[in-house]
Amino acid sequence: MNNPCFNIAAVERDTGLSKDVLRMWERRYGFPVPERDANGERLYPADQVERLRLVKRLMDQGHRPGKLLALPADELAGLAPRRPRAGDAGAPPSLNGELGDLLALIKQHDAVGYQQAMQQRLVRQGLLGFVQDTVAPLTQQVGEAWEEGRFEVFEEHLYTELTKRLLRQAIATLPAGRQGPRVLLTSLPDEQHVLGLLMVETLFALEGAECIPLGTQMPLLDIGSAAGAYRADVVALSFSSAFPVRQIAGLLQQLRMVLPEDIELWAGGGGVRRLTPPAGVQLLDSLEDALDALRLWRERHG
Amino acid sequence: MNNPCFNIAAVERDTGLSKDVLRMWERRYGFPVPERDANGERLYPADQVERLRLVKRLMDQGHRPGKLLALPADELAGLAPRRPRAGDAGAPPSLNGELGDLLALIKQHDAVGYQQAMQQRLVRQGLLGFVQDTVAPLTQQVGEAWEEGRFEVFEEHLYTELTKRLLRQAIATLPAGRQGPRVLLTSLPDEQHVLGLLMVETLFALEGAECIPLGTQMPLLDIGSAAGAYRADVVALSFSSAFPVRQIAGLLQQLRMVLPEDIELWAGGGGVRRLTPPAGVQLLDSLEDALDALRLWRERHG
DNA sequence: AACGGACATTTGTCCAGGACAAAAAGGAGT
DNA sequence: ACTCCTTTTTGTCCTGGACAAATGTCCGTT
Repeated sequence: MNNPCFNIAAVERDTGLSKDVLRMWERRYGFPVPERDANGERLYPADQVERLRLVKRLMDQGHRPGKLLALPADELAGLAPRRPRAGDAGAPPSLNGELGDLLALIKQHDAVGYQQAMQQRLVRQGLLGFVQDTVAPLTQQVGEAWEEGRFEVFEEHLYTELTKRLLRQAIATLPAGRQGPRVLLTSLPDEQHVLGLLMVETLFALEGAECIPLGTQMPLLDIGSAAGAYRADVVALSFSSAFPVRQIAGLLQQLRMVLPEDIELWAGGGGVRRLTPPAGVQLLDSLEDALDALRLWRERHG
Repeated sequence: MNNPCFNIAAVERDTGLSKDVLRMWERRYGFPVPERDANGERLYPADQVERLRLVKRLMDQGHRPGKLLALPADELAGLAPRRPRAGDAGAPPSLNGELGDLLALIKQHDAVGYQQAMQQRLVRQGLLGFVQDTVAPLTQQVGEAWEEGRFEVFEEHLYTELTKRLLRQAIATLPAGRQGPRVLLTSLPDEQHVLGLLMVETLFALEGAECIPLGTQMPLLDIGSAAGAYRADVVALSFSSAFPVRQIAGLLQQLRMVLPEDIELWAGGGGVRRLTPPAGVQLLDSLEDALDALRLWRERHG
């Protein structure tokens, strides 16, 4: 039989919904209703998993689970984003012109063409302009396209992977920074998005700052040890908009307590928008903010 | 007060021990014994979290939790690996010579020196030799060093990040493969180690195969869609030795059912050693195996 | 009509304690 | 040394209850 079933752990992995939430929804809303194996353990058929993933995506757009799960099976499909995303306000997602072309290349799975087009833009705009005017808005649009279902997961992955390569390649061509602050760049354990970190690293490296890229998912306590071991002046964290916003303030506060006081803590990314910064933490709302922070640091430290 | 406490979710994130396990250990072994907040919820002091992380590392070396948790607080420190790692058999971890020098550079946090030394080796050995004789054994040794506590988490992260960059840079210099099979390279949702995938991608790209790198953590069902969308001939997965071995067989079987039959499924990495391959899945025990598999595929498909 | 605060509902996470199966260890026999 | 069987260990899953933080709703004020 060709009807694969998933146990609750597999569904948690594939949907991002915790076991607790899955059981609670079943209890409260009557969906999902998995079958049970001989041992009474839940077995989710593939179609329920598929629907759960759709529900999850709609929730990330601002819909509420109570409504979605009460809805009949078929109505879910044609549901639009409910909460305007940050950035929508001024400019509706304009797929006009060049950015749209780049997205189309990804959508056609033309990796080679995409890389060539991006290389061209890099040469034309210069690295600074490339990051600010191409990579940043493009990443934003890919995020939105994914939330609205216009991009598949694997298309977003391909975009991320190819763009990571471009940025890392560009960083490698820069001379090793020797003058600025030593900036330790990383993210906390549940945050795996690295593009934001790479963009900031590119800008900082362009300015001649000394960047220490530790990748993503560093445990809190290890960030503390790392900051000491590398004698960092600044720890810069990235939170994507997918990161659970409510946890951020607490995490930053905990990290602040772990870090020596003379090491600054900067946090940026889509997740920190509209956040009240905990004491001793500096929020970077944009790439420009990040550059400003770097320059201010240099002024302070003569 | 400077004694940060962690709730159970934070401890799960930082130790990798699930909430269920944390509660079960408390019930069974009497450790950890967190404090409680006003609401009766667990609050783990930093020192207990630290000890939990040590216990976790020793468990990964083959010790059993029952023994470790019964041990008095101080004896844990001086505990050696109990189970010989795969690969130890023939050659004890020889830190002799050049590999040792490279490790030392990481240990001194000398990113620039490490990158220069690696670039030199790359030029000297050629890309194929570099991957097989430098990157692969070095990664193995970093893994062992980390398990034995000779490497900190952030040192392993730095090694990974820098080495990823080297490999991606090298791949970018290769012409886009046009002849071989289209190989989709990725890993499943709980597997975030990407170095193995990059090594294989390098070798495949050298052979002229067409690689589609999707990064890590692709949900099972999306791999199925991606394989169709990219018209892949082969899906290649990587499981590091940190991946829970018991789940691998089941996962591969599920993925096999999701994939069209004419798409081959290859699985490699430290996690698949000593695994009985499920029907329709090809295991790659080493980088050489991977190259053999590629060549065999080409013979089969004329 | 816009704003702000009080109240109600929704929703995720945590808790306790029970059960069971897969993995590992130990032992016996070849 | 190796295989087969039994016992112990250990992780994951289950139910059902509780609660607080987030969110929505309503109402009065400016």
